[in-house]
Amino acid sequence: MVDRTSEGFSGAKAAEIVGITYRQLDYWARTDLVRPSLEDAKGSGSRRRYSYRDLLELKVIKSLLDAGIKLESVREVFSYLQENLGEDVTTANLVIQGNQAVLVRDGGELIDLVRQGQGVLNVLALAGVVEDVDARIVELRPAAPEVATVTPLASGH
Amino acid sequence: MVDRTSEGFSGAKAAEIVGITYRQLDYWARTDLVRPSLEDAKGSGSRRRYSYRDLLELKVIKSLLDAGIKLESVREVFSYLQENLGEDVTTANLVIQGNQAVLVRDGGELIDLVRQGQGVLNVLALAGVVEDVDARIVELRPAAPEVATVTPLASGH
DNA sequence: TCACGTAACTACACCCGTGTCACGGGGAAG
DNA sequence: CTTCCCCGTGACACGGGTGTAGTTACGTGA
Repeated sequence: MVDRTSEGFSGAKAAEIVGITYRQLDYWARTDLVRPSLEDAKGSGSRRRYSYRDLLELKVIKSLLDAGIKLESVREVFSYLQENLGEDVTTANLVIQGNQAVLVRDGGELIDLVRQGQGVLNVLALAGVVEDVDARIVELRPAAPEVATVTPLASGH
Repeated sequence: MVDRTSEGFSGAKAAEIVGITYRQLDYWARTDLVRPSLEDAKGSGSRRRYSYRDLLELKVIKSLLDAGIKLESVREVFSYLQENLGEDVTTANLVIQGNQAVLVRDGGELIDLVRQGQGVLNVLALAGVVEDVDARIVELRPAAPEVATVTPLASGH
């Protein structure tokens, strides 16, 4: 019964896990970038519920932002990813070229892309994304009832 | 003597060659992103003079912008590039990771980077940049002055 | 059922990068 | 030296993304 909370993740929790501000999460939801797939907001007072997969999407976006990519650009590309995210994600690299995206598994394939190289390639290893999200979820688990000694650091951000 | 104009490139010309607006060129110069190395502006009425290398820098930035990278992010990284641009540029790839940049020549090296893969890699083949700039310069050569019949098109872009 | 806390919502403000336009000063040609 | 035009400059506007604060209404626990 302790785990009832883990039928998905609240907005605040999701934001904390992927390392974004609530404002961003909210903005992205309203502007249709990433909506909580378990439960969308229906007016003031309601609560969003994010699935694990949602977290992955959010984290990918966060990673792209950290790399200095414009949100607008992320938007253009992201419909593709939403379709293809989820399978063997941990072995693939997301490669963005202009306003297109591809999942690349083979390293040589990547080199080919670079060689033909018009413009810039943005490469993101999805394995890292999954790892980070998983680690963060564990890290933020409410203190285990058995011990409950760990003083949570002031997670001030 | 015909070629006196080619002691560098005027602001307008530079912008046209690399495919940016004059406004952008101007803004970048004022905010210290890329200054014309031959002749900087000294007040109203003066004229900026860009070197060929300046054009390459401008074009790299343009490429990064086209890839959806924030100008702010370009700024953080660009000091590095300004030091290392110019040598064997045509064979190298510019790789940006976070706020660091590296020149990568070997493909395998690139794959290693991807594998260790924290965050996003932005990869830009510099050969393409050089090609584009060169081609564009030729393309925009003013009609031979001996004739001077060519009505300059309203170069409206 | 009721009250309280929390999260969604609204409104406002700010900064950055860019577009636009008017102005004016120098450079270059005659 | 004079004139014309190019281009640097200043001022203003605007949209996107985010921060902040106050308001509202839903969920949940008693």
